[in-house]
Amino acid sequence: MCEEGYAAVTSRRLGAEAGVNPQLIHYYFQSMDNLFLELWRRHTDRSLVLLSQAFISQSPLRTLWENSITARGASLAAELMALARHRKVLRAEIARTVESIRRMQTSALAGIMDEYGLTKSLGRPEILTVLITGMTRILVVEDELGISLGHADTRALIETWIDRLEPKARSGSGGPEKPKD
Amino acid sequence: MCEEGYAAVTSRRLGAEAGVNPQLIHYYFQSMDNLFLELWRRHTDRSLVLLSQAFISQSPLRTLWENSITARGASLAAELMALARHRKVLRAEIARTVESIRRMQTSALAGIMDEYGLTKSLGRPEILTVLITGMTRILVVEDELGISLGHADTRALIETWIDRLEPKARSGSGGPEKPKD
DNA sequence: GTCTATATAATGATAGAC
DNA sequence: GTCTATCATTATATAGAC
Repeated sequence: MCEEGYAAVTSRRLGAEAGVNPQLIHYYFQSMDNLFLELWRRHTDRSLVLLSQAFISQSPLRTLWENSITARGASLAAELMALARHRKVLRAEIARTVESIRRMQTSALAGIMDEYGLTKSLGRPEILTVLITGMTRILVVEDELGISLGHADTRALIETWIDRLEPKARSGSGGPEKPKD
Repeated sequence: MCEEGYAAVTSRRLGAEAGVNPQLIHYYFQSMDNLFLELWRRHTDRSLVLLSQAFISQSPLRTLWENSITARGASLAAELMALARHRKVLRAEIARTVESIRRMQTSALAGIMDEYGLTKSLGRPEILTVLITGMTRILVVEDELGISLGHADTRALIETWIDRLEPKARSGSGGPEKPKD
């Protein structure tokens, strides 16, 4: 799906890739609609795990950014949202869960923004959520299409901004020091 | 394409919508690959017109933002880029032209950023291009899926930011004044 | 240029043997 | 659960009449 787009995901193709008959796909998932729904649910489950991991880490903003920009999650989300335009059942479920997850991320970010003194310049915390989601999505999706103009600079700016808010612990001359936890 | 996704765009459907036989689509466009290529070219042509219009206006940043967020262009671009994952011929053309247009937009923005004193805070002008493209894309695409959480606040922040850089000419008590040009 | 007719391939899905 | 067989539908595309 991430490599060739949702249109390449067919029961026959999935069966071949899994080394089984395509009919087994229907045995387990009934319809393709349902298969894509299950895929979306698996994706959101993983997103929630990554989200909660980020907010118990010592650098929540950096972890959140690195998770979003590294994982194939942004790519998969983009593809499933494109597919949702074509499949009504996906559309409702996606709209619902995106808003739900965004609410959680927002309330988690609210505390961070207060702590970092960002509330004055950025305003409401949902803005930061939209900003992070939007920027990671365009960087990841364009990257996969072979578009890279401006990417390195944009990432550098954002990472500099994060570094200022969440300075990395500097290691001594004896090499990197692992913090006790 | 914008309403139901690229998978809904078939020669049969196009023929029906145009009130002609689907075979005529092949008469004019030969293959579907070529049809999508022509669509992409029409899209980029219009993008270039809007871009040049923005930069001769008195509020280039505002015009650029409003063009991007209003037109169905962002939606079409997103759909065609999703389709490009599935169609190799599109992929190369899209990667090439996106970078080309981005180069033009960047060099146009470079002058604006200097004038507005943004270079110090934002850095290189391509960053602003990526920022505008990314934010308009997520706002437009999510909007069409029925996702709106955080959108109003994000738009408000960006528009406030533009208003500060490009203050609107305040009209007198006699009503709006049209500037002579 | 627009139509009818048709070739060919791929899709989602079901029924039933084992 | 996994297979074979099969169906109805849809897709792109071409050939040829008018």
